[in-house]
Amino acid sequence: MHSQTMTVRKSQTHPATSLPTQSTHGTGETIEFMGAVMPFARNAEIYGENEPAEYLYKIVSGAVRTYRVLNDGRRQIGAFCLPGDVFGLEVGDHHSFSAEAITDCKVMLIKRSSLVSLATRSPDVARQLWTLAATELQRAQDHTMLLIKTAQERVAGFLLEMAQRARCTEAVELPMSRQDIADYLGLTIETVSRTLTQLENAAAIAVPTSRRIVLRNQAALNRLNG
Amino acid sequence: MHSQTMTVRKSQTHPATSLPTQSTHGTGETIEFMGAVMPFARNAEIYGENEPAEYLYKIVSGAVRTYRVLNDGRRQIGAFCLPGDVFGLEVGDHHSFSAEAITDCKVMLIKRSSLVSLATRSPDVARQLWTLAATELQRAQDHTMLLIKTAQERVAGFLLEMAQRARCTEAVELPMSRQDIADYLGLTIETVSRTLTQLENAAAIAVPTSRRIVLRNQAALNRLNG
DNA sequence: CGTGCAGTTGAGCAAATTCAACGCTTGTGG
DNA sequence: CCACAAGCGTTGAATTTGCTCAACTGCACG
Repeated sequence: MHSQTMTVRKSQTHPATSLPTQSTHGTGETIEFMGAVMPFARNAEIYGENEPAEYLYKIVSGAVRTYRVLNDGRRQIGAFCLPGDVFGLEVGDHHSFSAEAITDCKVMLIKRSSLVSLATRSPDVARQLWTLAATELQRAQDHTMLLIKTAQERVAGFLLEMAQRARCTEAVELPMSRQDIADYLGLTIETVSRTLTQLENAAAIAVPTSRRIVLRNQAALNRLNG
Repeated sequence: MHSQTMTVRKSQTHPATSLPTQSTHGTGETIEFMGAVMPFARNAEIYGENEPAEYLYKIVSGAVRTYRVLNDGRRQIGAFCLPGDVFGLEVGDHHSFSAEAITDCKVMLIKRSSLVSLATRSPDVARQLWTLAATELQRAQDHTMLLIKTAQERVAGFLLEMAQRARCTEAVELPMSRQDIADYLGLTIETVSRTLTQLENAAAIAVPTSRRIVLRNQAALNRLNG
């Protein structure tokens, strides 16, 4: 129940650094084309809890974790973000989570203020913004359902979720460490590790390397998922 | 780990039943005035998981629980809704939770379709809708943080949350049963009960009646909250 | 007065955590 | 190129936490 956090260096306070793929105007305008892409190194902080929420973030490549830390050091990961995912959306004007790069990654930064003002003029953008929040809500609710289950169910559920998001029923390549998984599932690294070997012994999965999990019996995993 | 569900009777498939407080037109239009109020009896189902999401619901009086049931019967309560709260908001067009009246209550029904179409014309309504989803997201995330804590922390956190929502630091009148609390916190009724007596023995709270909790030492509760 | 429901309490048990040791890989400096 | 330290993951043993099962209380309602 400790959970370490080891942010490396904050790659400066991101003023749009590269590739100004600026907004396309016209009818079909969408969130996609309003930002600048910026690279982050593995373990770099993208933003911190309580910092002003100036941007919205969309992952181009790599993976990101969002998390909160309790006052005694326990860390809860709120979401793993993969290419195409948007994160950093907030109700108020401050971030309620921190975000770090799990791997080296490229992230598109979208100015919140311009998006909001655009939304008042374009019902289409407003709808996209709403869909984003609602989808995020869905994910948070599903995450909640994970946390009431047994260790086996959580791990099985996690693997299935990852496989689904990677659109690959065969195997998953996990970008994150056991500690990250544990902090996402509300377990310890030891329990995650033990549970994976249990699933392996039960012939539900195979673990050729620690970051690669082959889903050998998806039906069994679904059964375990609760 | 059983969690009973005992829906009484579904009070018909709600076609706007009473008080047609119809929409006010003009500049300051808001979600508030677009619905009809409808009463529900204690334990009545308001809507079920997977039913089409035709309405948005705003509580006028009483309390409501939203929940999901896992295939083995475990129930997870997603939220307790109190007067002023809105629930039933969905990403897709079907409900992903069920909703039941905890106590006899009055709920305002707002047609989703009219709200959505209004949102495309009124940026103000669109913003309200977005805020609603984002606030709900916030709540779900806070709920997630509860579920990684110890039993004491969950119960303490729950009591503080309830006190805050009732805007009363003195005491809380709980509308829901121990089973509801347990299913919200991911614990058993026995653990909830035991934890309450522990907190009572520690002089953090007093429990004059089982539904009424006096917060005797809020600082201690905050300390326990993690 | 009995029945049923909600809540509490106790004893034993199962699951997950804690603490500790160990193996494997990786990267670094001599 | 090798030696060694550091990080990550796995495994084992002891402990703790919360769950299961069961009995029991208080209260409301017929």
